[in-house]
Amino acid sequence: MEHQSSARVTNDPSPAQRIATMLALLQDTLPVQKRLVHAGDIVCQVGQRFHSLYVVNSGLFKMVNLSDQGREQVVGLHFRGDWLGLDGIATGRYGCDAVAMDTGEVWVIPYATLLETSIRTPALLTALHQAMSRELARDHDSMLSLCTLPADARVAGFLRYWADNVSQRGQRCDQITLRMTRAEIGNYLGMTLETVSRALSRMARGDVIRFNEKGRRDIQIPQVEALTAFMQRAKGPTAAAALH
Amino acid sequence: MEHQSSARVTNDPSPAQRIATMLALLQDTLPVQKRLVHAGDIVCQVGQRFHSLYVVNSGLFKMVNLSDQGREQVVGLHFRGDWLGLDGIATGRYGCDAVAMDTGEVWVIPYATLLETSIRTPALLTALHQAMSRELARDHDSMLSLCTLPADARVAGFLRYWADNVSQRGQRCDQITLRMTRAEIGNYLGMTLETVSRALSRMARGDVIRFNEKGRRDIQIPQVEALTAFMQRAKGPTAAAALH
DNA sequence: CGGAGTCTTGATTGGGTTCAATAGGCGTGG
DNA sequence: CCACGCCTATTGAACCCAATCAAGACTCCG
Repeated sequence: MEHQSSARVTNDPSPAQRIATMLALLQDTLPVQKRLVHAGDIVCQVGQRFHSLYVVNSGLFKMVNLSDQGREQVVGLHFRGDWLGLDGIATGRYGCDAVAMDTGEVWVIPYATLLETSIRTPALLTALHQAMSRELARDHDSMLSLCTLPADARVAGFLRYWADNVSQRGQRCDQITLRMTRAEIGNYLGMTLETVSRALSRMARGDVIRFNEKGRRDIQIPQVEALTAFMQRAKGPTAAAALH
Repeated sequence: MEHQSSARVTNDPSPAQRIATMLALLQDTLPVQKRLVHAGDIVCQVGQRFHSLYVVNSGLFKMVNLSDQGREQVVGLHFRGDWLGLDGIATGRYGCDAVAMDTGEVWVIPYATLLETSIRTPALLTALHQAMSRELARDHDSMLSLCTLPADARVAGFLRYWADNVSQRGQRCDQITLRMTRAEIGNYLGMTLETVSRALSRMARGDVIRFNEKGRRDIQIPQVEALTAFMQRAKGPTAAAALH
């Protein structure tokens, strides 16, 4: 009796398919204003009044949380099809900076307009809810990594996450280009840039990854399974109290 | 508290007010089924088909993320007025276990029903969106803590978080009762139970908190500001690569 | 070329885990 | 009632992973 009842609560074509469909939907039903950005540009800023959500059409974005004492923390990375600014809905002000890490394009979606239009086109709501829900799940995975994995495994997990995102969007993933410095990666993963560097070196030494000549940001991943194996291997005795 | 104009997307009466209003709204517009739970009961389980969301009317709940290798991670705590099961919307299956940590009551909100009803009562959507958005912001704060604060400061931050939640819901917060073991707290904060214990002992020694005789889970907080001060003090040189 | 930013690698230190032992709270049953 | 076992919490001592400090090498660009 658990079979695929009434409305499609879930339909899962390929992720690439899902994203393309969603972007088409937005374009067809809303007057989307497009905004071109370059590396370093800030899409929306913490504290700013919340009016619009942003959907990534291309490029790569990081969400940066600023603590009261001025510490910055990268709390998320976003690719094509992701939504930005979601944490502004509750308080009426954005909770993070959204910073472009590369040339790209975001679509500006006024929240009020979205709500109005969604009465006629409920699929818009589904898209929004899925975006928020997916980000929640992703955040929970991040916490799991931060709390239970040692540094090497976290870095390996990060590469796999990146590769997954790239391949889900229909591109080859055996060859990825990190558009982040070691410092940014380290910040995101809760470790220092030196530790990131060492972890990558160890992986390269074990042939889990390969650096491209010229520029240590291009990384070949011969087989993604090797990354997973490396994670397990590195996952020895590490922190975080066990429950029960 | 920053006093602001009233006409806007978000209206913020006191948090207690907001929660009461939301619960009343749900009760008036939806056929809410109520479910009584006791400590240890599982409200919804990872992998289960997603149909309903749950709203906490009373009690305390933890969200537990199960990794593929069987490691469990507490990724969130939820009080009265919070929603459970939000991470199931995207995939059609719940992403976490929601476990009751005390006697309480949740209201079952079928997602499909919520969407239908929200056409007539848009405020329902606002409530849902705010709940999701608030959880996103909270998750980001957690990541900030996990990545940038040393153990002592994280524990202090946890107590302040708990006290804030309690006081926002209209109860006194100078006397809180943690309904979690040291192991659960440690798991949530990404450290071992011994470290939690030591941090609490240090705070007690500095008179930032006081243990109630009988049972080290009852904690007095003479002044919340002292907690904040303790956080700063403990926040010396700690991890997480700086950006720029 | 020179300088700034980035990355790698080594040596050392330290915060937090791990291991281990003790003590307190609480329910059960004699 | 106390004895017993179980769970939880505290505290100490030793160890270890990752941070810190410190060079040095590489890339890019004016």
